[in-house]
Amino acid sequence: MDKIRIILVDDHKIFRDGFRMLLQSFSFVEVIAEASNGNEFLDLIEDHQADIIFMDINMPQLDGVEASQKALEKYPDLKIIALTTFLDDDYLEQMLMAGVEGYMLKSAEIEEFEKAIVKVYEGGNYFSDEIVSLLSDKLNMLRKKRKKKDDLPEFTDREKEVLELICKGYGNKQIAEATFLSIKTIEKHKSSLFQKTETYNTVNLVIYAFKHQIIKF
Amino acid sequence: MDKIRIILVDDHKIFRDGFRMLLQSFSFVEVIAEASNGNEFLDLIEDHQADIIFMDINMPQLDGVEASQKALEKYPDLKIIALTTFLDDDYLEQMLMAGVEGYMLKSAEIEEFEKAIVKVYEGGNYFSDEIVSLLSDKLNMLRKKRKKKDDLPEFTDREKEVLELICKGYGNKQIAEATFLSIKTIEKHKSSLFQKTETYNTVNLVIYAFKHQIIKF
DNA sequence: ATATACAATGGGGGTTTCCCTACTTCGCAA
DNA sequence: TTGCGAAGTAGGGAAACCCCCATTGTATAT
Repeated sequence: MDKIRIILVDDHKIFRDGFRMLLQSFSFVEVIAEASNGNEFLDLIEDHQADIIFMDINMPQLDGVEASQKALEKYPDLKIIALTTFLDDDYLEQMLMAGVEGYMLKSAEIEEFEKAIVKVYEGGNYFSDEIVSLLSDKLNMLRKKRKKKDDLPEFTDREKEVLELICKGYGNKQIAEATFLSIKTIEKHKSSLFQKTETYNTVNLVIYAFKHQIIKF
Repeated sequence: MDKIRIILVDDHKIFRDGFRMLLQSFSFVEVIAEASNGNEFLDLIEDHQADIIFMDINMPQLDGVEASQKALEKYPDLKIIALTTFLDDDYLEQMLMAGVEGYMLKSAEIEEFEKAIVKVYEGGNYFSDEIVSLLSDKLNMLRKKRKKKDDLPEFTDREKEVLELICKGYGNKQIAEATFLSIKTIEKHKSSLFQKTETYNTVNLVIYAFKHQIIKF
């Protein structure tokens, strides 16, 4: 059986050495290359066909986020597992959006790495428990923020209807035609919306609606 | 040591019976009540002080999503672990946004339930691996969608500047003042933006910008 | 039963803002 | 040097916005 080919990207040689040893204690993996920053890595992947990349996030020159983005743009099938020393949640979202297949703490147990490699190699994902907790905390934060902002004014049915059409890009005339009402009435509903939302023109109203998630994209 | 008090909410009596047996094989937990749908549950929590709720999602009358939302509105400190038979991703987001502390498959291993109870009781979160994978897949979907839409037109510096101000809710006059240009010039840049984005007025342009994520909220 | 309140509808008339067409200038590249 | 695109300007018509007003229906309070 072919070994799983792995590339390590981390700016600390000592870590790479230690991690390589650890990985090679697994009979089924082979570290085929190493890079000490994002640029080096981008050069590397031109010549090396890897199955999995272990990618540090904090690196000089080109960090893990950008390196991953660029690499995945060129080779969308690359499987990247992000590595981080501590729970730096600033990068978490960015890395996830870049499209990494895994996210782990460097301090993870040996068994965790084994599990992660197998899972990702088979097309799955792997995230450390700590990462999952962090993500869920973020979701909770979002939820609470939204709750707070939920001091939204109450709209009448007509107002909601008009607001929706506004957010579809309709002008007063078109809204009037769509609702079989007169332009004047539409104007009235709009100015009620302005008052309730403390906005003063259509553009601001639309921005308000998007920010408060009244409208779904 | 006090036992961890648990409430089960599921519309299948057989499942509740089985699950209660399973849970009570852990010496540190106690099932203090059961409900067969969301409404029953909402009545229950008025009289019972529970540490953790195991909440089924698909239920008659009032489903797990709404029940959780309502319960958490009244008692924000409730800890809810969502249970699902299969990977019905339609509800995943809703449940997470409702603010559950955990999300598991009913088919999980006994050890998983033990781990989940302890973690959640201690203020953490627990998500089955399958759930985490699903979430990550969703993120990847999002990413890919965004990539596709990236056939964005190119804007000149001025246009970008103007667009940003527009999306802050500035009118032509205010943009002119902010950029030290004449209103007429701003109008010109705007009409260029209209052409490039195939929109025909400011409102549509703003909608375009938000949809294509040119602007960050 | 009679106010009071407000959602919903619509009109007159006015000011402001938006947006299109047409024209000029400037810089840069073929 | 000529052509092209970015940047800037002008005038005029269309749309948006505002204030005042009036009518109808449906609640809720007195």
